[in-house]
Amino acid sequence: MTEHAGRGGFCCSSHSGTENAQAILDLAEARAKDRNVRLTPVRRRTLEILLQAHGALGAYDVLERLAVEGFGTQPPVAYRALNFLVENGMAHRIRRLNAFTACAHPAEDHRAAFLICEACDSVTEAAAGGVNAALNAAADAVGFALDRATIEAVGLCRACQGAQA
Amino acid sequence: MTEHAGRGGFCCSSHSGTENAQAILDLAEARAKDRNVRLTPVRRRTLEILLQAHGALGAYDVLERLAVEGFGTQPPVAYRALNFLVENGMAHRIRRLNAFTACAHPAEDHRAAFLICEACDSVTEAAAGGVNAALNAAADAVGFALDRATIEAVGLCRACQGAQA
DNA sequence: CCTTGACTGTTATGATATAACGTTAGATAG
DNA sequence: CTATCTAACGTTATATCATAACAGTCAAGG
Repeated sequence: MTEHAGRGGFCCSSHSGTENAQAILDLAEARAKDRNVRLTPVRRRTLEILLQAHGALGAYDVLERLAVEGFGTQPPVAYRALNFLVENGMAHRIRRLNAFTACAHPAEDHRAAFLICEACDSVTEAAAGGVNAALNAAADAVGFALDRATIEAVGLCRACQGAQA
Repeated sequence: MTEHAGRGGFCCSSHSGTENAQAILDLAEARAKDRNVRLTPVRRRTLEILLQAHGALGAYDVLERLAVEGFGTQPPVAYRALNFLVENGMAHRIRRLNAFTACAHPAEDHRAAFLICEACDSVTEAAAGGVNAALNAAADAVGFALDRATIEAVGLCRACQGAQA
């Protein structure tokens, strides 16, 4: 993985590119104010980069872009900004890809599920209400106090199913 | 993470240590025969190590033990054995911990959910039937062909809830 | 002004994972 | 039984992902 413009060429879902980007940034801004945290330039720019990427980006991909724009050049710069975004519900970490993606629905304080396409690496954020309910039930059954969860599904997105020859 | 004997001191669940280990190994053996794959010495020993560990182990932890016993000393040795076990349903990869754990119920061709305790790092394999049903529904809703999923919940196991002072 | 605390950037290093290649050993065809 | 083929093993080397620790910056409040 030495040169790629991001994992996820297509996006099968709702947050298609730049059109919603401004709205999401505004929501992030508002949320920051609510929570009394600061959406500083690096953090904001990092979120923009994720929004533009339109797919999951590795921390080093983000870093590369930040560096070009005059922000810091070393890994912690990217990791700190990304962790901030994740902690504040503005982005998600996709562990299977060692990557990050902007949250498509920052308004809801949801627990999301991700659908990762094996063919094109696109990541779709899916409604996870039912999944979380079921998970809560399973946790309750064994007396586990659930805090948060990572739900990542792997398969083929609609677009790539057609392309399967 | 330079010296530890494994992540997961306690185990809140069913596969408590060595008692079931033999049964699980037997199942693995049978499964290997079924699938026409070979449970070679390294692979078998790797599974035993996971079973003994009674919690998730990192690849390098496994490697260390294999090396001591005269198997290879380099990372691919561990990764290959672990990947084999995962691919054949004999172990699971816990991405949040960058670790692996023996499958507690190798007979069923299930998709498992994991409950990871933040306090003691124990990993419990939970029944995930309902969760998977819900996930399938969510995937269907957007036309995503789901192959497999990673479901990892973070919280406090029953034992550690009491210990919260 | 001066302290304080959050933020940024850096150096350095740690931790996880895989590519590529030669060798070994188990299976199979002759 | 032997030649051959392939899966598996072990190695070297390197890629990739992530964090610890510390120094400089800057805005807010005393």
